[in-house]
Amino acid sequence: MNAQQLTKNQGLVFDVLSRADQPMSAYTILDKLRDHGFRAPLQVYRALEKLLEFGMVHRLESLNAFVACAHPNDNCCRHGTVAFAICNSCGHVEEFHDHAVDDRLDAFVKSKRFKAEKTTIEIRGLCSACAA
Amino acid sequence: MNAQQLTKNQGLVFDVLSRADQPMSAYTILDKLRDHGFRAPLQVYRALEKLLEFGMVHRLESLNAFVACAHPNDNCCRHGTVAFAICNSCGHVEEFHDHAVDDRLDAFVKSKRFKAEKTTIEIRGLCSACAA
DNA sequence: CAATTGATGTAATAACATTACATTTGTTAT
DNA sequence: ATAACAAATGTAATGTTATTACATCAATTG
Repeated sequence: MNAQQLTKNQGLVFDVLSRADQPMSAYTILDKLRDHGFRAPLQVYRALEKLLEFGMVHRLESLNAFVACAHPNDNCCRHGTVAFAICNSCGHVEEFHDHAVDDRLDAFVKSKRFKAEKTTIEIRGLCSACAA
Repeated sequence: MNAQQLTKNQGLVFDVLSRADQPMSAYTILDKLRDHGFRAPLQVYRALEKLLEFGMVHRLESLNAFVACAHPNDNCCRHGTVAFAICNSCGHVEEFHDHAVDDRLDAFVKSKRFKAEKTTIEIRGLCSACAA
């Protein structure tokens, strides 16, 4: 159920993100793809839009940047909220899932009759290497 | 321990945010304050920076916008993570705190020896009124 | 093969945020 | 009071992120 068939631009953008060891902004991706014919931001944003839809890429709201999903083969990605620990120093991102957190937030929104569509959880700080 | 003494610009920005029934972008705030002599974005950003520091205002990362703290008199604001339920339709924001969620995220980052500095939790969706 | 749909290319512009530098105001020490 | 310092402000320019508008191209289908 994985291995989405990607178009040329989607494939290029996904490759760049997969190889990166840090989140990348749309414009950084654009620069990396100039050699492959990319000329305008929209080419990147359109590919990202689809990749986000496919669950292959995540957007980090606190960074205005994007990362390839760390668990692309894990269905969990699609059934729970994704949370991120983001190092402010080296940019390393740890992606995780916690159903207890999900349940707790769920309980809250249900109590408010709020209909959740998308949840963002991002922890900014220092990774073990950088904090040492 | 509340009632921070604000400067003129800080006070103006805080007033605008307090009266608003929705999050506001820095540029929207700027427009509201033209009559009071505001001319440049930096005047707003500088005031916001201090207000964020004082815990009187929150930044919504998924919206690039700002809201006055809903619980200014509650010390809880300063000792736990603030979470938001944001209506995509009417813009209403529900601010809440949940120590169980905090503890759970804490446990995760501790297990990774990650040193958390700031945590963002934002639930986008539809409020009870708009979902009906 | 016409019609539709999805993807792409390109330019322009909008929206959000920061850097740099000059000036003013407020506070503290003497 | 005033010198010295720190904090806040004013202004312009620029940098960064994201979208709108419009034209073209490619794949699919009736």
